[in-house]
Amino acid sequence: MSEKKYLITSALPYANGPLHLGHLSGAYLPADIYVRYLRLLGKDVVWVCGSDEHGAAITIRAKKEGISPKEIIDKYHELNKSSFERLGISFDHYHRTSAQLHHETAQEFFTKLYEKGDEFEEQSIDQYYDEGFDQFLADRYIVGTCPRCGHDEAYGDQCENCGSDLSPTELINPRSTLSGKSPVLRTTKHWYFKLNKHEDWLRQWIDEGQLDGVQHHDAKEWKKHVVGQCLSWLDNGLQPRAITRDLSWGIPVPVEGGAGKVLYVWFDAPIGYISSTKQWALDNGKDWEAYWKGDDVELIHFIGKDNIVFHCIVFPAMLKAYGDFALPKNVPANQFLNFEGQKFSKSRGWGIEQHKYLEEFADFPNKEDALRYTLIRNLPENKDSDFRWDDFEDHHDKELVGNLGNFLNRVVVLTNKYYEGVIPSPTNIPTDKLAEAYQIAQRISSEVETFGFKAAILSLMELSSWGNTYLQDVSPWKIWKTDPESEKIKECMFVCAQVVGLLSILSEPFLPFTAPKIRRILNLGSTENGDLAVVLAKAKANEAIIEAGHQMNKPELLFAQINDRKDHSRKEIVDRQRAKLEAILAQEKANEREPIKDTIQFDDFTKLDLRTGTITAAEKIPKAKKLLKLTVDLGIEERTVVSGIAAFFKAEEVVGTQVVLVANLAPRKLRGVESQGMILMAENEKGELGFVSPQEGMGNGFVVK
RNA sequence: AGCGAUAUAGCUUAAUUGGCAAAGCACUGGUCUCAUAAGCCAGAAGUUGAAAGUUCGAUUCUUUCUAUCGCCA
Repeated sequence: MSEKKYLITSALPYANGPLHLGHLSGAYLPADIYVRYLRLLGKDVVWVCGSDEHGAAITIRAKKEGISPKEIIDKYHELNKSSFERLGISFDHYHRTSAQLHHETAQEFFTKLYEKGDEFEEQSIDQYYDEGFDQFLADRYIVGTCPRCGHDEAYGDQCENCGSDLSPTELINPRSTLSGKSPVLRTTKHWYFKLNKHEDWLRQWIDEGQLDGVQHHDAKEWKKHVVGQCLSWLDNGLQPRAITRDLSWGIPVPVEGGAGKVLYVWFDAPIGYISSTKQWALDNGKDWEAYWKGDDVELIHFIGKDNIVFHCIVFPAMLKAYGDFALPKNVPANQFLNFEGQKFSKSRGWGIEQHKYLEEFADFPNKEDALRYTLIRNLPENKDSDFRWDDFEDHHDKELVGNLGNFLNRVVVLTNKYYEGVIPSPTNIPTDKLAEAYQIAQRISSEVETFGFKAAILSLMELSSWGNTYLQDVSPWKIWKTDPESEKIKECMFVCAQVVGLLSILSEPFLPFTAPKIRRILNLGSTENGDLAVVLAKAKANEAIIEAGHQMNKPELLFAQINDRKDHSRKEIVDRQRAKLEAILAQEKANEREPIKDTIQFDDFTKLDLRTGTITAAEKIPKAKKLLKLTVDLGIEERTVVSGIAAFFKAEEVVGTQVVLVANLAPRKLRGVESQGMILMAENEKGELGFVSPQEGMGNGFVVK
């Protein structure tokens, strides 16, 4: 058996918009950690991804914007590709499904299944067609009146009012969401992939990890939500799935009768993993099939939870139907990331996109790893999680600066101070201490291997925290005062050097921008593929990672605190993000104003006698939380007014304020004080009050009209 | 509506097959001075979403709810 080959895929992003942090933390950042780790171990690994560029959504958007589909995909392919690169997402190849190679690959795949004879079936169906837009309509693009509950905005597949499942032909008065017109029924023929045929082996494969009577993977290692959802699908029974569409944008159906039809985007997209691998192999003089076929292939799909059935049922069935292909060993699907407690929403502007982050944090030092760290710390591995700027600040300052950065700095400063930067050679190496640190390193390794990235990065912090505690326990600076030649200092600094050495390589998968800086400070040279295998072997044998006598460089800071007492620039960058969100919320609230009341006649208005006035005295009314007793000068007379503004204004603040008074309001006793009029106030969405005041200098007692 | 997953300290999360419910942050107190107002020590903090059941024993198993997200779409 040859060496194991790792083929890692990340969900192909749909090229009709920019990706946000939620996407990043779902399928790309975890994969990046895993792949970087495998590379460091010297494994034969290839990681492929690319833009998914077909489908009706892109053509519809193009039509609405009056540009070509190609303009859209070109724009977002480039944008997403470069954002990934700038955040250190280290794909081996980022392909695109509009590429000729992909078209050929997908067509060949389709043809092969077609020629097998019993994988596909043809069905003619009546489908709604939008004559204005010249295209068949997917169920979701048709709305009409629900035949069950009468709701008039029911979709072609479901009524969201009563929840019943519908088919488009059931809708009363159907209309196209594209043109708004009534669609017409047309008969069309499509090819269906007979998924139902594959039900039995899929169940055994998912439930027990057995494939063709052989143990393929350990089913218990798959995430619960992944297995659960697949079994639920299988329990409901699989149905043949349409894999073609009537569209002009996409991959032409390459068999007789396929004119004017394209492959359904969900059929063609996962084949993109294959074509991406092919392109990578061409560019690098490799054999793509070695990574897709054979017993020694370890295929892992990184995806979000919305893609589970496609990667665990549909695509495996396609691969098995084709023959020869390896099936995924695991599909560690992540759940979703929320943003400050709410779902990412492009239309609301809620959340932050990758390229926006890079733009807006341009002046933030080590912005890539600062972001990566918080996202990893908070990955939605088993349930939805939340990105918060408070966490971003805390994790950055407390963990990256205070723990990791600070420990490195302490070690480098002390080593430079005591030994001119040369790692000392103690007579006796404290192997028990080394073993403690090495144990944490081994744990990080096994956590990454089991896709526990959140646990792994916490263990990484535990390693530097262990170093901080150890340094504190020995306190070499105390010993130094009386005995600078002490063996204890040498031992301590030797052990600490090993710990920072570990950190310089173990941090690389998580913090690829920081790790090289640590290496440079330690004068270690950049890491090469396979280095981690050597380090872990040494750790296992309890040997030194950096030899005594090694010369390190001068100290340098890795991270700059956000909450810096002198330099507020980083805090301001983060605070701007918070302000943006508050503005969105305020705007949304503001849009929810009270409706305008019923129309009144002019005579109704003239019944009011509104007068300008000035508050000349104010006192709080005892035992009343909200009430102030005010004296208002109306020029011709003085009024006593009781006003419920004490929650917002102190008595002494309001004296001198110019106000408008309803002067002919019938007097009323409040808390035993007669109130002779009412001061006009405006109330905002938070229930806060503000005076409605005449322009400065307006005298008292004049009529407001 | 159905199915799946999730719900644990103020917050974010742990807890191998049922066996004393952990950790980080935040908070409180103490302490060190090598270090970026960093570090270290200690403390307080819980009706494990609700209710019932099985069990000597339930965060864990069963049932019924509730909430959130996803799938079906």
